Amino acid sequence: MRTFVAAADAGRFQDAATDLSVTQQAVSKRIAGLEKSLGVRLFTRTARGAKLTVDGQAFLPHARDLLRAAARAAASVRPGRRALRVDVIGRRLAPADVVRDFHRAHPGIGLDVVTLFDADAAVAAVRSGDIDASFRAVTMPGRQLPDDVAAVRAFDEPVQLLTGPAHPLADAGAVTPERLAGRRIWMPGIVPGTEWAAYYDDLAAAFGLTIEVTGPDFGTEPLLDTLAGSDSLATFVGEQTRLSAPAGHGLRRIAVRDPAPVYPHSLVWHRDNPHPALAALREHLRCGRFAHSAPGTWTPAWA
Amino acid sequence: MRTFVAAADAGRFQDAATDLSVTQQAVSKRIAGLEKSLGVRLFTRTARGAKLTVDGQAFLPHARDLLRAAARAAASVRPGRRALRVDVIGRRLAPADVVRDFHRAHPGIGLDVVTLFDADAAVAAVRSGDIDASFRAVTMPGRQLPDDVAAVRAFDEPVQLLTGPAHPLADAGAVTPERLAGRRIWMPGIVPGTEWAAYYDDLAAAFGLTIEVTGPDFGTEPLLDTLAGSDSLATFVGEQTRLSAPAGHGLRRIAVRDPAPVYPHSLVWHRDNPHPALAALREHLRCGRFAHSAPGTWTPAWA
DNA sequence: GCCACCGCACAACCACCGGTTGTGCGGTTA
DNA sequence: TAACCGCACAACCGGTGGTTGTGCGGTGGC
Repeated sequence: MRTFVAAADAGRFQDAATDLSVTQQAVSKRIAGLEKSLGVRLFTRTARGAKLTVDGQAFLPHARDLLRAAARAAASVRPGRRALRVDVIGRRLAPADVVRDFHRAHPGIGLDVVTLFDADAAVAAVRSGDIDASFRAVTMPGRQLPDDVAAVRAFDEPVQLLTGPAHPLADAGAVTPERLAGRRIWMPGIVPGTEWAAYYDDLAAAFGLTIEVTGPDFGTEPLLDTLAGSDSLATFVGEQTRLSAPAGHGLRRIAVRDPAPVYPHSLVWHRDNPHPALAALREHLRCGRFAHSAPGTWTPAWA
Repeated sequence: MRTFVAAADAGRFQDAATDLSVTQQAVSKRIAGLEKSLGVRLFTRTARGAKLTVDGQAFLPHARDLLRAAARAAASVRPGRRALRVDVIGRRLAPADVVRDFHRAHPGIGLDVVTLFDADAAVAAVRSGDIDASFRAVTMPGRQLPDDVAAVRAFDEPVQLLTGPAHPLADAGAVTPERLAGRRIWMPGIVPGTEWAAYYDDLAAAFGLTIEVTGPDFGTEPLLDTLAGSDSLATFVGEQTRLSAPAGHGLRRIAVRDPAPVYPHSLVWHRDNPHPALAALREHLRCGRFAHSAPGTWTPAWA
């Protein structure tokens, strides 16, 4: 591809060869090979050089696109000046939407989204410079952030109840946390010690809920299946969380109000990170349309 | 790249190897080579397979982009279902703007822009299927379109006068064609027999202008230089034509009115071409914002 | 807790890809 | 008409990239 673009720009295989520091014969063989693999002629050979055919003209911008993509790919892992690398807890959860929104607002800023194993790995990666920022609720109790790591409350996401169609609350427009006392809230896969566990522990304690974290996590699909077929099980889910096929299961999302529990997503970054896009991201969060904690909402005391 | 994406998707080099019909050792060597050339580790090897590192996660979408670009490039020259291929007479002239505008209106439609040697080559390419459409003024006298080729008047582009700052008309807001009688209109590079020659011949005859087509064509740069330094030379230029550096030369564009000569760009295509995007392009031209001939404009009788 | 198994890496080997030099041919130019 | 320019073909050869064979470490069953 590089040889093709060079030859198209130079107009002569000879000049392209000197540009690429190879012989003219090598360029000729490369172009011939490319033409053979594509099945079309890309150049018309003349006595004064080589001119693009119609196919070659159509191919050229795509070849340039490919070289640009290759350059971007190489730059994405080059230490030093590279795209902003942000860790989100899951591609279908609210932080991913925030990053998408940021990308729409600043299309020119290169952005790479990754997902680390847990909050500890995220903080370590932020400290080491492997990533530039992370959306993790690292404000949970017992966790002390290192001095060189900063965190701000980024945005609050309301928590909703998810039930099957046969659940007693399925047709309730909204419920209060108190009405959930005594009901079975089932949240398999919550790993003890993580920020999620701390949040739901506090939520349960505050309103007298009983949250079952028992049972192995078989993934979201079986969870939703079980939920859809049960008349007593319910689970909590973030308002912006996209489920795989909510309509197919007949699942219901029920708002929780008075007070509305919100999950405090926060942004973590390294104080010394000079990446200009990091400042833009923080500014975007500060001025964005994302709801911050308001009257009538509930968050854990440590938030 | 393909191996990297396959390994990332499969989560195991072994499975990726079977997908690619090579041995596990080959995949291992390919990944190792890619990692060496990039200078970073892309996978963490575990006993149960290989998981992406942070760098690998960041690299993956770029690798997918690259493969998509490669697929698009290959498709651009594959006979059969491919992007709409349109011939424009020059990337800086009005037809190119029309194509750009069409692309903005229909971002999903693949589009390849090429420039053929002359109108004859364009018609031949349209007949052979090498291109799907061409913006050429093939309505000139003496040229008979084949039966299987259709053409419509696509849009009219006003013709302007281009002069240096010392020209007597430099500060005129607009001129009539009659006022140009006797002045030197210099248009080198107009090849006799082409549609441009026919147009300006008719224009000269209609208003008694004297158009000099003498002199070799050294390209637009020397033309603009000569024009900028002359107090008697002027040339015609399309209203939408982008010049290389008009401000740097102090050149003036002067509208021509009462009547305003307009150049009749037309679209040529093959009657049997079933490409759906071709219909979209024709519809775009029919309903677009491009001025068609209006009262007070002049076109050749054959237009 | 031991052992079998699974998956990746390293070593040796080899075919072929892709580079080089040398040469021929067609077309343009003086 | 002859010299020149630029690309293609031929022969040659080194290195890349594939294969088979094997070792090693971590996981999971019994």
